[in-house]
Amino acid sequence: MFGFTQQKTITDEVKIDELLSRGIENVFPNKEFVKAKMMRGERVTLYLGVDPTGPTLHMGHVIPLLKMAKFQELGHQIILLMGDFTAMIGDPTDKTSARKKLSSEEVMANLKEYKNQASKYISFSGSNKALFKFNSEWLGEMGFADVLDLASNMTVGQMMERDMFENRSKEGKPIYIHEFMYPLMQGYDSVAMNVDGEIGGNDQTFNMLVGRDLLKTLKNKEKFVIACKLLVDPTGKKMGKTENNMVSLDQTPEDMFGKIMSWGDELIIPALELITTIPSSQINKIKNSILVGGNPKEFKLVLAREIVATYHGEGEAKKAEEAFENTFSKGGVPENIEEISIEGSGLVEELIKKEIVSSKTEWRRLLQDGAVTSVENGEKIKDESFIKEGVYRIGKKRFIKIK
RNA sequence: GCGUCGGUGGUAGAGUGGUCAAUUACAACAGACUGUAAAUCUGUCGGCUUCGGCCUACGAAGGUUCAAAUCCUUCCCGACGCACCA
Repeated sequence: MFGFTQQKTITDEVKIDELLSRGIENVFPNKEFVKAKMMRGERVTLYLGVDPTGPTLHMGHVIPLLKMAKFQELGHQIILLMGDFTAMIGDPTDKTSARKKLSSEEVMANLKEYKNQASKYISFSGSNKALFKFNSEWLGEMGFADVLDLASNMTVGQMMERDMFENRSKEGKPIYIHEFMYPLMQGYDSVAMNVDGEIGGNDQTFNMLVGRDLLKTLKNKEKFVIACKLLVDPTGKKMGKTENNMVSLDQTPEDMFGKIMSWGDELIIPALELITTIPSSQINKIKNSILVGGNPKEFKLVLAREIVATYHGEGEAKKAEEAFENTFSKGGVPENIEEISIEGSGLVEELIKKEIVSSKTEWRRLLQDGAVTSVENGEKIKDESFIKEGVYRIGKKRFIKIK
C-alpha cells in the first residue's frame, strides 16, 4: 500500500510533451506544473473514474484510457476506479437513466467486463500494474454525518458554476439535491485514494476540479487534472450512448469497423488524434492529403483498421475490413446470417422474435419501400408470399437466410 | 402553506373542444445516388388490418359533452413568486 519501492519513471521530455498536449483540452493547474513534476522523475499516481452504468465501455472511454496507458508506459502508477457506488444509486446527469438503479449483481457483471475491456489498453499485470478499485470501498462506509461534513466544503454557488446546473436552472428545470452530491462523491474519491492527479473527459472537468478543491482543503495537496478532448460528432454533440454512432467495446470486429465507417468525414482527424496511437506526424500527413482532395474513405479505413486492431488484434481487423469491403463496397453478403425457419409460427413472427423487424407494420412498410431483395437473383420482393428458401437482404445491413 | 405557470410520441418542442395518431426539428428506417453504413435528395416514421377501417396513446384517476391532448374535479410531479424558517 505504501510505495516504498521507488519505481523508476521515464523523463523523456518529448514524450512528456506529447502526453500532455495531444488530445488534451485542459490541464489544471497548468501543463507546466505536471510537466515539472514528471521531469523531476516523480512517480505520480493518477486515476480514471468510470461509472459502470452500462454493460460495456465505449469509444469515449478509450480516449483517457490511452492516456493512462502512456502514463503507465512512463512508469507512473495508474488506477482505474469503478464508480460502483454511484452507479448503484443511478446517474442523475442522464435524465433517462435517472431512475434506473442497478443492482449490485448487475454492477458486478458490468465491472468484470469493464476490466477485461480496459486491459486491452492498460496492463493489470507486470511490475507496474494498474490498480483496479471501487469507490464503494470508502463511499459505502460513510454515514450521514460524514456526508454532511463533506458537503460543508462546497457552496451552492460553487455547484451552480457547473454549466449543466446553471443551464437547467435557467431553463426552469429541476435540480435534485442528490445531483449536487455527485460531484462531491466523485471528488471524495481523490481524497480517499490520495492521488496526485486525475484524468477524464472534458465533460468531467467540473467533477474533477471538485476533487482538486477537496484535496487542497482536506489534505493540502495540489492535485492536477487532465481533461481530454471529447470526440464530437459533426453537429458538435458528444458521441453519446444515445447516438447511433457510438462504438462500444463489446461489438464484433465487423460491427465496430462498420460503425466507424459510418462516422462523418469530419471525425477522421480528431478520431485519429484521440483514439489511436498513430504518430502525430503521420496524422498531419493525412490531414494534408485530405485537404488536397484525397478520398476521405481511404483514411477512414485506416482509422477503422487501427481502432479495431488495437482492441481485437491485427488479424481480426483485417478480416473485418475484408468483410466490410465485400459486403458494402462490392454488394456481397456477410458470413454469419441469421437463419429463419418459416415452419411453425410464420415468417413475420420469427422476424419479430429475432428482433430483425420491430413490428408487422414495419415489415409491411419495408416490403412496400422495396427494401427486401433476394440475394440470389437481385429481385425486389414486394409480397411476402414470394419469399421462399434462400438469402434475402433487408435494407443495407440486415440479412436473413430462410430455410 | 398560498398563488401563478407547466407535465405531449426515442428526444426537443407545437397544439388549448371536432379537420389530431397529433405541426416542426433532431434521431431512426428505407429508396436513389455515391467515395462508405459519409454527404445530398426523396419517402417512411404508435400497433393491428380482409387496406374499408379498428384499437391504444398527450402525468394519474374520475367527470362534462354527440365529440376532449384541449373544459371541470381530485391527486401526483416540477418551475417560479410570496409566506414561513430550525
